[in-house]
Amino acid sequence: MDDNKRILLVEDDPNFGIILRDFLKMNDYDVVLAKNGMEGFEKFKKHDFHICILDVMMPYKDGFTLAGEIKEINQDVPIIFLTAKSLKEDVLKGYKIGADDYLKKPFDSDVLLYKIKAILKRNKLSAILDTDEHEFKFGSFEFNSKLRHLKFKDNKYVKLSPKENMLLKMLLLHKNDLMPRELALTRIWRDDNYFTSRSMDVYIAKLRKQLEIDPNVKINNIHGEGFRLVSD
Amino acid sequence: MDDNKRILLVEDDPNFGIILRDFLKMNDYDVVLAKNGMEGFEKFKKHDFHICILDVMMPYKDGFTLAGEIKEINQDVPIIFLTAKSLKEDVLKGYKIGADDYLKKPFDSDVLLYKIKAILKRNKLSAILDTDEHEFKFGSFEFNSKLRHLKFKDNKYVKLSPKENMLLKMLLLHKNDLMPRELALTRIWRDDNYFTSRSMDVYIAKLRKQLEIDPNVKINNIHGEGFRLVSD
DNA sequence: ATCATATGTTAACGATAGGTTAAATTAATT
DNA sequence: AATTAATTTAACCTATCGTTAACATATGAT
Repeated sequence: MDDNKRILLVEDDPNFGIILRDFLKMNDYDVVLAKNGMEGFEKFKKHDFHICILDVMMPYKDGFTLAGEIKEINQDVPIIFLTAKSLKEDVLKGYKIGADDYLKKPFDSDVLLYKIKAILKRNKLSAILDTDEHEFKFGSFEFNSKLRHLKFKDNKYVKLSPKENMLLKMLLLHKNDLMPRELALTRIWRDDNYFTSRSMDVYIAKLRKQLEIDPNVKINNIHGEGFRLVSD
Repeated sequence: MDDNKRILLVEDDPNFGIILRDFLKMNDYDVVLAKNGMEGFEKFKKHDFHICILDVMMPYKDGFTLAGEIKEINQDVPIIFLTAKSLKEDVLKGYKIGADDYLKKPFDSDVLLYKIKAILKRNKLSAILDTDEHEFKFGSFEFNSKLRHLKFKDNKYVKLSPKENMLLKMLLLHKNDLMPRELALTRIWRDDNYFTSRSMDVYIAKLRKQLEIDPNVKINNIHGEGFRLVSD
């Protein structure tokens, strides 16, 4: 029914809070405004939110503390911190808690909108990655990442190994876009060093061999950055 | 939201400071004027500013020192220095601290306005680029700085190296305006000496070669100052 | 005009990342 | 325990990248 994304906004400055709330509402978000950490936490428990925007500096309960409590209930809600000071320790602290992004006050309202959109998009990706959605079509291939089956047109399917499978899936989640090296290494190999990196290159070669039947599908390297699977 | 951008102006000459403040106010900026470094820092801590304009030569606390303190609190506030002498060491020192631009006294007030606008626009762009799409259009080119792809009309894209990529991006953030040599050197090469400077010239030549297909796009040198990419 | 300095340009080199195959190792099955 | 599958490591090769050298030209100061 209501496909608007729901935002929890916690901001202690009432003027700024209301202005920001109205601005977000104008842009088709459903916004619940809380004016301190306590109230923010209560409202978070009552509703489901797609994203939380928290001011860092608030009396009684600061944004970091609130974020910690929120993450205890739901690890996956993306959080954007609003911060006047952008001290390095603060940024680090925020990322440890699980911040998805930072915005230094004063910020441009368009930038906030962009960041919200980017985060929601990103989150959709990782939701797919964690749950199912294991059927992919690309070029003339059909790929089932649950069964680890890769099929070209009417050929019989080929069975992929677990690592081949995860890597292909990761590439497809970033289809036509950069899949950063470091992402695959931390997510699939759970370590980022010279050897895991070379291992990954070996798997890229294996996948390329599987995909070479289809001239419209390519895995391109972006030197120093990662790989990119291109297909129509 | 609140449309007016807020400027912190720190200038020890009271006459000039007031004139400049009123001029900026007439141009729809909210200006807070401080008459020395100490006062400037206090006011910076109290309010959120979109941009700081600092006189370099002030008694007790000079503009550089103040800039350093400001950057410790908020690394991302753009800073414009006003300077009578424009010694090379001073310019370098400023860029290392994180200056966004320089203005030699006496200066044309319209130039200052133009620079303020350019900086705000640039800052907004790069904030967006941190998360979202990295797409630029100029002349008949399309440039994707995330994939490091440069495309001319319907041609196949050309791959850019990391340094080519960063340099082109920096030129585009200053499109039709001066991109100071020292800025690219401190930000991209992270060092400013004879060799890095020559290296940069080599990369300018490489970019020129890539861009020569389009007669409407040029990278011009401004002797002793830097480069300017002109288009449209 | 002269000179020092800044810039334009090309080529070559060394360093590092990536492509690929095969052998070695480890894990999974039987 | 034996066999097979999966993954890692090694080895060798190619591509890419950035720096530096070398030489040419342009610019601005004197």
